[in-house]
Amino acid sequence: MGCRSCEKPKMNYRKGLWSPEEDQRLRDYILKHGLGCWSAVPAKAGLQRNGKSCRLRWINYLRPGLKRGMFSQEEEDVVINLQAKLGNKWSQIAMHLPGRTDNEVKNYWNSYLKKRVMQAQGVSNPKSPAELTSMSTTEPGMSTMPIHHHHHHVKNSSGSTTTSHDQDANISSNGALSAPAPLQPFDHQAQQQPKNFVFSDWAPPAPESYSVSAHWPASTASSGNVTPSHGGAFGDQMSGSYGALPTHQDHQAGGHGAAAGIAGSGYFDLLNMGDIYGGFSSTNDDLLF
DNA sequence: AACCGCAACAACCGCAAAGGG
DNA sequence: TCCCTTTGCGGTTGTTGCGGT
Repeated sequence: MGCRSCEKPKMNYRKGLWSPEEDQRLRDYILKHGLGCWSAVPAKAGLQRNGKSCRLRWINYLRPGLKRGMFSQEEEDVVINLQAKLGNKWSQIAMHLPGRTDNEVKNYWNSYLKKRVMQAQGVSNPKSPAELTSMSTTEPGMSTMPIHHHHHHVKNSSGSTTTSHDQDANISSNGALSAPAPLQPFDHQAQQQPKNFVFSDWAPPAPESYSVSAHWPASTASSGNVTPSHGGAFGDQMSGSYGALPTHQDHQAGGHGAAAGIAGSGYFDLLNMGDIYGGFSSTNDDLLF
């Protein structure tokens, strides 16, 4: 793993939220050169970040195949089930959830599912998470847990649910998890548009199936930047989408705005993606196309 | 209208494993 | 075999927006 050729001089790395320009630089670099030595990426890509940060940014937000938005019923069940079996092995759990990152799974668990499971354990007779899970999985409507009382009314729900069930079939190869049950309607279904679009969303369904303004701050959505007219290189689209975001909303744009930009402006040139995929080394690179 | 608390999520930090020299 | 560096992972923190008061 050591990569002495990648050594770089010590420098003051930037921290905090990624700017659109940084995202673009990183993306451009990876798309052009593929994945290699992360520690060399910042210098070569012209970023004042450390390799670790670049890697994280790529894996969690920029890499192709990511699925954003709310977790489906099936995904929830998988997380609960696997968490019960594996513990906090987020990377392993994420492997069973195509398009989801370990960070996303972890966040989802910590911010929502954990409470739900604990609440269920507290309210009813204490059950093991596995028991809870099996109930939830086999009989969603009968679960002791309040199904999908999602708190996604907040920003992430502004765009809605991911409706990406098409990616959920045959999750496990070892039989631990069978094919997902037929889709169950749930409370937040009213919000059907995928929340965020990242690389996985370059392909159809058609952009008109969602509303850009649904997942953008109103001020941004109305700024005219959400639908870049460039239509050219991906980078252009990105910069266009990030564009004139008001200060503190840049943060959201870092992950979400980019997605909106892509989705709202057409689709990325997939020409070279095969090469890119070939270089992926992340544990949960279940890339989907 | 202002303030406060909560929820969600992005990102950082530290540690351990992996691998090359 | 040891040392050093990179990578990967999990825990934690920080920031932001929303809803309630």
